[in-house]
Amino acid sequence: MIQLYNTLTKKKEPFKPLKDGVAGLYTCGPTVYDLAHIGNFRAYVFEDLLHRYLEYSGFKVLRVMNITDVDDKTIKGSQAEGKSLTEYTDRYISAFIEDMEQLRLKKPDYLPRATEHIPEMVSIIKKLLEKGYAYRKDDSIYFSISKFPSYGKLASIDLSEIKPGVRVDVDEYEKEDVRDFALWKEEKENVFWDTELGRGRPGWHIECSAMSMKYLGESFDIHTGGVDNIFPHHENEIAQSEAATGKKFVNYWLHCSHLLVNNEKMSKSKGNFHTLRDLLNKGHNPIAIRYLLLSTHYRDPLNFTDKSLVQAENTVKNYNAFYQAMDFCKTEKEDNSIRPAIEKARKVFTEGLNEDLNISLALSGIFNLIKTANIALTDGAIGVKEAADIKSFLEEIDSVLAILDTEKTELTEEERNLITERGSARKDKNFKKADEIRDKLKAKKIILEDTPYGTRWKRT
RNA sequence: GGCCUGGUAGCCAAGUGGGAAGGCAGCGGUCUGCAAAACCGUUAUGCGCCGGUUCAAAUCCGGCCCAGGCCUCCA
Repeated sequence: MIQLYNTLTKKKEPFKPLKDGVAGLYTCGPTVYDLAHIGNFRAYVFEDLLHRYLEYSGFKVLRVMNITDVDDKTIKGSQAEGKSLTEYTDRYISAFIEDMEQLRLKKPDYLPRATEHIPEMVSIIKKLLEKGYAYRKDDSIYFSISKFPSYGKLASIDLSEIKPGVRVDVDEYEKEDVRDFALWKEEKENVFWDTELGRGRPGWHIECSAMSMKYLGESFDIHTGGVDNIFPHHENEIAQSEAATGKKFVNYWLHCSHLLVNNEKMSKSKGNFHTLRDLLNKGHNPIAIRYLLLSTHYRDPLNFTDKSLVQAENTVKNYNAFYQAMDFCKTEKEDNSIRPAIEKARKVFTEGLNEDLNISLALSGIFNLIKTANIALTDGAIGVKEAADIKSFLEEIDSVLAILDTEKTELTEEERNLITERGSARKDKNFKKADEIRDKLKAKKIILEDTPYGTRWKRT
């Protein structure tokens, strides 16, 4: 049974979906006004782990990730470049999808764009107006939080504690109560939809309610995002959705902590702002970045440093080297320690992840297996069959971790010949020639290792 | 000011009352023609600080210090 920490109840709860065997998952996606940075990707990697582990555990996952393609920043950006909103956001949407692929993030079943769901938003807003939860002011429409008594529950905010006086109305719209939020904004900036509500554009929060309920139903299982979304975004989503439907909106709210860079919040002014592309251009391995973002528990702050990235790179390299080494176990010998070690690893892996995605514990199980196997390997005691068992286990859990290099890169005829040639040279004690060949292959990114059981190769 | 996280070895990090997991890096050794990989040994009498509860505390309680977040449409 998977336990998940629920922000709504402030405790871990066993995960029970509304529909047996199916998990409805809504994960807040990007606002496409710029390239996503690694802080954003921390959230997406966490969501990917959740998605993959639910599937590993036997659930069918139905997942939605929204694309916010209309808001102040996208409008401003597109107008600054003299482009249409679509033209402007398309570029960042494709960049985002490419980045997701680099990090091996599973594609959600639906990636809906806000601009393609205006009618659904209008319909919710109409309902809120009818029920008296919303009001018009000029040509904008606001949600009245005073009508929704449980407002503040998710974020544990006591409304009387919010000091309206210090707030500036950044949107320059008039509201009855400054704490109310916009459902619909009157026409400005020449970006508008002509609807039954009048000309205008949707507020931010309403899109998530509209798109999640469209694809997952009025009530669904899990909603995730970064901690900074708790208030006001998710609080507002709950208010408007539940007010409109009269039903419980979401059962489990999961939030991941922020990523820090050198112990500081990432920000453009501090110059510690990394996009995925910056890091890849510097030659960093996307899988190591994935591992780094994955390997710290999602509710703990993650401090991103150059050193931690190097550590992740080494770990991923060693992990894959072990996986590849299994191909060179050719003996028929058997070691009785392997099968129980695999079972133990699987047990620790699932027990760890069941406990609110305790990835550190889960990984420790895997590394202990590798240790046991390496000891057996040193004795030459891993046979063909056991090596295959280990490989298939690593492939099995890679459906969750996605850090394995499984592509079968065979050697070319020429490369094979070079290795044979070097073998003969070594036999003849012609080490100069042997080393030359080794260097030559190294230049082609093939590393040779001479083990007691023959020469083994791997690609880097 | 209110609410909420986190502080465990050089670095990352698990661990909610009774043996301080795991990863990365380092050092010494084994193996090797030399390497590489792997293995063996080594690296916190102590878990931010001070008190308290208990036979027993990283773990519970109180206070304090440090870092970060939210309280204005940031993952």
